[in-house]
Amino acid sequence: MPELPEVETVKRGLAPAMEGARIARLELRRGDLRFPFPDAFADRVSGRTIVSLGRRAKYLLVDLDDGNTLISHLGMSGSFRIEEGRIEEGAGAATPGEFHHARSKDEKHDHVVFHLESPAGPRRVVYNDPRRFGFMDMVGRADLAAHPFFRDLGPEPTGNELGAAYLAERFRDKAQPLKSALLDQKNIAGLGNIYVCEALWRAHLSPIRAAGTLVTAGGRPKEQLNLLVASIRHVIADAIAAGGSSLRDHIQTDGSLGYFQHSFSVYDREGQACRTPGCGGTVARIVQAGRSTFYCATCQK
DNA sequence: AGAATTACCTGGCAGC
DNA sequence: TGCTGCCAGGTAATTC
Repeated sequence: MPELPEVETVKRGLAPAMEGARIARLELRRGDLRFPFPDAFADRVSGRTIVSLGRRAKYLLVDLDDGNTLISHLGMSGSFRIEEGRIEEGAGAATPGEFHHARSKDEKHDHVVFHLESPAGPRRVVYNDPRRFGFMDMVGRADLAAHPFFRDLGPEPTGNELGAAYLAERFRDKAQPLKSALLDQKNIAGLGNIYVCEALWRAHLSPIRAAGTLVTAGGRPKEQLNLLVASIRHVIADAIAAGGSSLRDHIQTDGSLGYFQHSFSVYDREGQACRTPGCGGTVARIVQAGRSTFYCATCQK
């Protein structure tokens, strides 16, 4: 479930293999993911050298040497894996049958292959996406901010642009529940279901509460809004740190949650004890806008 | 116009 | 056991 911290982790995992490498060939194994690939996509990418990798919200950005940026969104089941050269030789020799079966099942959802040339040798970076909620596009670097995917995005939760004054402006007079308001990428870019639940728990704020109640009549942020901003920043930073820590052991490019999934306080903990010290409440699951919300009604008000 | 709902996908799993 | 049906969730399209 790639939200901002997972995409950041993917970017860091891919960067050593991709930055500076030449894409000898981009192989598309189908005509679309969630959306069709852009016109002549493979031809425009093949032969280019990768200048650098970046990230905006939940989008992975691949800057190419011709001034274009390849945009990749992992949807909810997208992942990248790196295959070194000469992988076929001796691979899976102990149980060739099972190995082949496992590989072929997985390969069914290998939709895009970057065939790379680099000083370290040939590599393949493979994009796999069973549910095909992901998508790719390409745009000139200078036009990135105006691209429909990026045009309306709010600030990054890790940057200076996100502050209580900014959110007060966005939330003022809003009856919309905090859960929905934080999930809206126009307000803050990069938060998903998991980290919204976690941030609200850290701030002791109910997901049902109207966003406008965190703003004074004069349009100033209440103290609770300052706490919410701090909670968002901390939960994202902690998650990135946890994803990054697993990079020490192996290159984690699969968009999974790293070690942070063991640190959930409310997400997927329905019926379990609230972890707020002295609270004694129980984590509940409700549905908001068709999605699960986990929270503690005892300490989140 | 803005907010709420549904569509898009498939694997995994609970329940029978 | 094999089937059904539901659930996961980010974004776009559609409806309200």
